[in-house]
Amino acid sequence: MQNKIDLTIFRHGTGLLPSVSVDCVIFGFHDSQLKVLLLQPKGSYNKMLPGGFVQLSESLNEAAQRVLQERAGVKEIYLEQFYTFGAPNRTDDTIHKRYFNTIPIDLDENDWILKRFVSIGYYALTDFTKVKPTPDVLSDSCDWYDVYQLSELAFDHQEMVERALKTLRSKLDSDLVGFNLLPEVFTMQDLQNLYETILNEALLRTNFQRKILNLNILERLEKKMTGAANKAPYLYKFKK
Amino acid sequence: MQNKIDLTIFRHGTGLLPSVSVDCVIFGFHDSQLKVLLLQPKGSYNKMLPGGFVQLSESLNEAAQRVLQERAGVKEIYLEQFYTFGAPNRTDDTIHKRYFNTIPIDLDENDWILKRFVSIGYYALTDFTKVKPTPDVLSDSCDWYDVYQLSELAFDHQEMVERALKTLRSKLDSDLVGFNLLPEVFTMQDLQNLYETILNEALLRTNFQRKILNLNILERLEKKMTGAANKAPYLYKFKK
DNA sequence: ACTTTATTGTATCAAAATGATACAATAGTA
DNA sequence: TACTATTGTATCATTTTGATACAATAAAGT
Repeated sequence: MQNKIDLTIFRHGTGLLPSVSVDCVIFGFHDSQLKVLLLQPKGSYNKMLPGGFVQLSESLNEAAQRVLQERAGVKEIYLEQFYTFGAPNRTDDTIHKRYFNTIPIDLDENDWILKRFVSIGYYALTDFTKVKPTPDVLSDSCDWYDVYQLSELAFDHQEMVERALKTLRSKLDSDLVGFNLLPEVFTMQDLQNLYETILNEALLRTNFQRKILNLNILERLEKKMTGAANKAPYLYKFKK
Repeated sequence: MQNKIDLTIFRHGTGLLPSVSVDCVIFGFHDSQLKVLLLQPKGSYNKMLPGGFVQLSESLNEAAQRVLQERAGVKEIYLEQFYTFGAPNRTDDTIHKRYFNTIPIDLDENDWILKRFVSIGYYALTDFTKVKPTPDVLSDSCDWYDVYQLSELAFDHQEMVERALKTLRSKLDSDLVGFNLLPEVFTMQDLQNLYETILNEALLRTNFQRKILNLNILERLEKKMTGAANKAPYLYKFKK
């Protein structure tokens, strides 16, 4: 049984840019795991990235922001474009049509939504704890999944995650400050954990500390009372 | 007076992907100048990058290759996607309509070609001497222009060139082998010239040589008889 | 034929960045 | 009070990078 759903967003001629969509790869970090935000669409198909279409009045970046908010309840995240996916068969195929047929809406057989479109990929790295994933009406759930343990995803979304991860790794140092990747306040170990999880390799603690401190992007706060049986580490936060 | 032109490519419903285009930023290198390939469209408007639309049957990469061949006569170049441009007003504006009105074709007022579309930018760096720029029927000329001396370009093509150049710079080392940037055989000075032109900064000759040789991507050939009054430099070519 | 000139190939040294190890400091625990 | 685990920092070796020196040499000048 399906609820009534406002699907005007999918209608042709309602101010959407034909043939174009955006998809968001949102990385989160928790329990030393790198997570990615996925929707479980209604019906029992593969999970997918939060994505949607572009309104004629908005830029691609704005579309990505809006789509992320509408479909996953995530707002105010700085998204960056990383690649545009346009293989001819990436959407104009059986799987895709099957997906749209699970949505209770009449679509013209010639509607561009049922045909091929190109998707512009955006990604972000965000503080896991600050985001409350909220599924939209088309989805049963919206949750975090371990990037290194993903089941098969819908369409070419697996490839999207892989390429986003590659981009994330290469931009980690330069874009570090831009990412809202940790709680307001954190220890050096937290940050190293994050790095190691993203890069999927171990780093030398002492040299990592030196490197990060030399970047001059952290502000050192007073000490932390961890409750652990060892010297209490400093707390840091990012400089403005 | 305008010749008869086959413009079926611009018709709606002829197998084109709506709202999507590709544009190619082709860099060439000659006389210590970094050049970019531009078309002078018929009518007296600003020059533009070779660009066009995507057929339903082809991938974005294939579209870029084909468009480049059709519009500029350049073929067999390895193109790489660098960014997708989608500002809402980048095409759906007066300038854009004026441009398409110079083309002798009846376009439905509602045709997507007259509206907004998104353009996927591709770039390449190629051997200036191996390319014979050939304008298509829509253009008066197709030629190389100094990247650092560009006049105003059509649409957002100036921004495209800038961003492509930025990408080129950042990928120069890693993608060097992939580019067909120099003649088959060249000297170390030729290569340094290329680097300096792209990066727009002077490099220390001795250290440049050391760095490049350490990359192990060059094969050293026999000596060159330059005819210059100095020690003859080695010739190199890229390893396969 | 010898010298001069411009440029090339390589060596060398200094400085900076990076990798690896040592060790004292300390919050909690035994 | 001693012990344990982890932290912050110092130190040294290694590698990379920046800068300079210099011998080799193709052609031109004399």
